Amino acid sequence: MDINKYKSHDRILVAVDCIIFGFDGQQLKALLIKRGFEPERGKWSLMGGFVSKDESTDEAAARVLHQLTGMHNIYMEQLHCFSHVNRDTAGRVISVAYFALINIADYSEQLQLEHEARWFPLNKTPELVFDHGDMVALAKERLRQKVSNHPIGFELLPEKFTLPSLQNLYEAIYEEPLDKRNFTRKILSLGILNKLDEKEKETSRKGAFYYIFDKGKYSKLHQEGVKFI
Amino acid sequence: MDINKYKSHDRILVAVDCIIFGFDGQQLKALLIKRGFEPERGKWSLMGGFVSKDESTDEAAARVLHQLTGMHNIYMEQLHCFSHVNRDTAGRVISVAYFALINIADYSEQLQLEHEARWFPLNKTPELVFDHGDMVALAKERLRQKVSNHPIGFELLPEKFTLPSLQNLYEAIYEEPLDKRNFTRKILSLGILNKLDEKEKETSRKGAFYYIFDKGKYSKLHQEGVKFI
DNA sequence: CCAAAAGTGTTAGTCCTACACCCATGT
DNA sequence: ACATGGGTGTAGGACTAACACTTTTGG
Repeated sequence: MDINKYKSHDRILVAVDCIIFGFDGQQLKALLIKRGFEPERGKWSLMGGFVSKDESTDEAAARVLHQLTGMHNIYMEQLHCFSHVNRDTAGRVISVAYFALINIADYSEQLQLEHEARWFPLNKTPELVFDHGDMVALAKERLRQKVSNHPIGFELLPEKFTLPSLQNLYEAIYEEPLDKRNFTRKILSLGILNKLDEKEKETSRKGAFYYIFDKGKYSKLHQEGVKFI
Repeated sequence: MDINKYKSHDRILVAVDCIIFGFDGQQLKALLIKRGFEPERGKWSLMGGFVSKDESTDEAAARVLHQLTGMHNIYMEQLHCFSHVNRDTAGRVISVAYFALINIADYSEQLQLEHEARWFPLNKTPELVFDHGDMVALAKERLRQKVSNHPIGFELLPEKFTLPSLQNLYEAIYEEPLDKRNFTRKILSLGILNKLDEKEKETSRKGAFYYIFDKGKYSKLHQEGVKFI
């Protein structure tokens, strides 16, 4: 390594910030934390961290996600690099935003307390520090777009889920109601779901059948993409 | 500004690299330069530059594009942040890649010589330094995706263009032939083109009518997006 | 027996795709 | 007159969108 070649150039602090989406069966939510350090201590913020010189931004984002959730192998995607000169009031920091999808039920209450984290419905997010509000808005848009061509919605659900809950998820993402019959037909026609014999009976008297997805076909569509919903 | 708050963290060199697309009427091309400095001097590379502490990455990319082309207000979009620890052999550099669309005819021969730049057909690009090959591949994919929902293809064409040349462009981007009648019908149905009385007679005896696009409707679709081709 | 959510088909309209011939012109 | 690329319409199939009633079961 010969960093001397570049030594006349500015070196800049680089951070990652994570928009963590979750779904509680009804609403799409984002996990936010109360900032524990200056500047802007005590304000709501995305979970983030600085990128060290021996890790990539992907690695930094995975590290930050692990810190906050205790989970590994979280579905995560780079969103955008935010770099306006004065975006951070305490100095020049470039931030690479990532969005992540987790099953809200897997998220540890324990860590939630430690980090003073809270799930906010996406239409009721508090004011956020810096440009984090822009990040959330962009992530929402990107999720909508992504979900229409790739079956990543399942990342937000538990292993076993019902068709009505899957439909609720899509309605929450698109922020518009979908037709139950059309939805069911389209999803099932993709052939990535396996019906179980078991019913979920919490939310209705009749009960709704559980489904799981077929790993093989799922991951194929995952890569290739299809017109989804 | 109180940078002290963050002083214990690593500061990193940040660069931008630009994938500059052009279209010569037949082929989709990328503008590449012979690297004029170490490391990897003399190898083919994307045009890039370091981000200084008082500019955003967008500003840096626009600056770099201007340096190479002499043009202002180039259509440009952030692609992805590339950050693998060893991506640059001479030190830790994070690079934010941008793709840009220009009308190849506007590009100054003069600057081409100064920078030892050359247009390469996209399927015949030479080996590139570092991860620039990945950047080009990703940009190609992103262009294809973007162009299917947004009328940005026109950025690659001169003000007056013919329907056959527009079709050639789309065929070059998608790397597959399109049906002439279906293409014409779909494009014209968007109502963003105005037919001129004038014909282009270089490429055929009969001559093809020139079109220009209707700024108003064009920019509306530009923002909103539509199913395009 | 009633309330509440689950499950299930059909039809009309729209959009997409495939396909072939005549036209205008320069040589 | 002919070679070259430009311009134009139609029909079948696929997909989408709109729509309402029956089933199950806990209380």
